[in-house]
This record gives sequence, C-alpha cells and structure tokens, in this order.
Amino acid sequence: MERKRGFDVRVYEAVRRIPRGRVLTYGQVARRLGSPRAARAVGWALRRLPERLGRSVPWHRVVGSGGRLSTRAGPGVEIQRRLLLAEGIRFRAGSVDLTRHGAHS
DNA sequence: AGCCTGACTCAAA
DNA sequence: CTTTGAGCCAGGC
Repeated sequence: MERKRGFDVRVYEAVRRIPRGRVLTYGQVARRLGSPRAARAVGWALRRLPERLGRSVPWHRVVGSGGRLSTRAGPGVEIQRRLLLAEGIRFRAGSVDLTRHGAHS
C-alpha cells in the first residue's frame, strides 16, 4: 500500500540507484517513477531530504535539464559541484557534460 | 475541495 | 545567452 509520502521514498530509492560517475536530470528521475511530468515534485522531495539519508542518497547526481546545477539549491551548489568533480564528472561551460555522463533512458 | 509553494522544464521573446 | 510565462506534480494547510 502506498502512503502519503510514498513519492518521496520512491525518489530517494531511485536516486540511490544512480551509479557513481553518472548523473540524471530531475525529469529523468520523475520518468523512472512513472510520472514524466513530476520533475518539480522530485526537486521538492530532494529539498526535504533528511540529513540522515544524505549519506546513502547521492543527491548530488541529480541535475537540471541540460546538466545545469539548480541555483535554488543555495550554498549546497558548490558542495554538489565538488562532489561531482570528485567522481570524475566533466563540466562543459558550467554544466555537467550529459553527452558523457547523462543517462540514455 | 481550494489555494500556495517549489533543488523543474520547455517554448518564446 | 538571459528573462518570462505557463504547464505539471505532490504535499501541506
């Protein structure tokens, strides 16, 4: 049975499956959840990501369309950029090079 | 049920 | 390339 917060949990589980060195856009995550248009809701779920899960959920591997980092993430953006660079993610004009790290599905 | 918010996205200017 | 506006979704009140 699905609960009210089922969506949030699904988002975390989906993000948890993103392999190192690979990134997905909010829209792609939404697509994997069966709601292609729920990109916004995905961002909302990640924003409320509990610190406790921060260690097991690679939230930094989720970026905006075109590989751009979400500016709304606040100070966390720099941390995200650092984490991505640390796992070999390449950037192209300030955005993640999706042609190299983006998912095809 | 109605209204508001937001780590989104796409198209247009 | 940057800025707007509209569409979409789930959650909280």
